[in-house]
Amino acid sequence: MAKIQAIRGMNDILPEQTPVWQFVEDTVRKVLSQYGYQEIRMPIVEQTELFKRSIGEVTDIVEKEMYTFDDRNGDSLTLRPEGTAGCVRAAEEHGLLFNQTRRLWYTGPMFRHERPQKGRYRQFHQIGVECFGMAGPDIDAELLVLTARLWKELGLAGHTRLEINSIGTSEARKVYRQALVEYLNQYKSDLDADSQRRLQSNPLRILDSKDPSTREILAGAPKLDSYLDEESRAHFDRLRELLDAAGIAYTVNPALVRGLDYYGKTVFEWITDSLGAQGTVCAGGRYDGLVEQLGGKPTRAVGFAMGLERLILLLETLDLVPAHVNSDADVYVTAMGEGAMAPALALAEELRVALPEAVVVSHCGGGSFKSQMKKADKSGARYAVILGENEVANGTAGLKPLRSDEPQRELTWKELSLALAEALKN
RNA sequence: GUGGACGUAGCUCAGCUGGUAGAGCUCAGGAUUGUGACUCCUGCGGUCGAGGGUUCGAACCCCUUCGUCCACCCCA
Repeated sequence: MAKIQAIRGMNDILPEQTPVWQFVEDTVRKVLSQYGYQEIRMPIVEQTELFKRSIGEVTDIVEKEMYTFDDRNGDSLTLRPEGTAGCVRAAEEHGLLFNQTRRLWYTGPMFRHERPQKGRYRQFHQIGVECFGMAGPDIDAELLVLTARLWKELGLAGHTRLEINSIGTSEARKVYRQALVEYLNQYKSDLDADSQRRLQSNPLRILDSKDPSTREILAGAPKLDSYLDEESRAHFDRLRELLDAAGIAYTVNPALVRGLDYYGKTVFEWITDSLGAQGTVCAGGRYDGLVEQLGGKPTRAVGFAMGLERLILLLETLDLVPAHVNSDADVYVTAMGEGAMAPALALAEELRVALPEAVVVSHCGGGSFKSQMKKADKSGARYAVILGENEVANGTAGLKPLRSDEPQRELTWKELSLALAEALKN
């Protein structure tokens, strides 16, 4: 009989890993709150129609990557493949967008049925940020300043680079798409197979094809840049000025085209070269049309999503996880002999009250004193507290430093709390 | 969906032209009646991913299947 195991591409995050996750999540949460962003929590499942209408019927995500199933009453439901659609739905449904500005964020798992590889999983985690009701490039710039700040806080500054582009309004894009297809059709047989296919499905994506002969043909192709509408151009120019003023380095990548249908005007990606093929660590853009498209009043919007797995992979690959990010104990309380068991539990509890920041682990599960000391060492604790029948009789406990050569001391319980409070300060 | 590499102990891996499975680490115990890390000794631990085939005999050869990884595609 086959062993039951996790679904392909859906990973367990084990205790070894969770401190890094918490570090990233806590850091992001702190920065977002500094900028005045509010958390919103949405369900993981939505009506299938929501994603079809927002992401685009003909995208790969909707066509072949969604986890879609029928509810018991026959409704078609889908595990969210991204967060923006649900966020817009929730905000609109509860009147959060009417005549006001909003800065929102959320985090959680997303689901796409893709072939897993490095940095790409079927259940993956994003932190998404969405801003509503602000038309100008200032909020675009704020989002990029915010992300740059995040890299700094995570220790990733200098390990990611920013690429930006403007893809204009959907009208401008439509005209350009036509021109591009017309041009490329002249060379159709010289294009690589994937690009020939994309000629039908998503011509703009041919722009970043890696195929050499396709690239050669693209050199003479019409440029999206020259098809931009006036407003988009002005918006983009102003955004660049704001980024320059803020000291955010970027490159304009004319081939940068986001895959989801709802984007327009500003699009951007933070990319690393240290993760192989899945180097996009954060990506987003403006989507002024989406709220209306989903049945709300016209509402300007811009946002981005970060892939947590990729960020964590990057921190680990570059060995940038700070040393303090671990689940090490501070104090390990041993109990020697049956008579010490109850006092040891009581002492540990006293220490937790006296040292609210410290991790105090009680030895449980028996074993020789030697093995208790081994476990104290393994726990990463800086101090072992030793409680045997002698100490219980004397009303004392032994305090043994595990990471230095200082001698072991025998202290009363009160002295022990004070000594540990002092010792754990730095 | 397509292509390539790889599945042997909890982990990292050896295992020759086919002869019936090993090391290091981890864990437990001991050398040291109540003191971890270093050293030494002992021990626990395997349907060799699964199923079938060839063979006197398969971890090794063949077929099928499942899984993992990387890349394409796509994307966070």
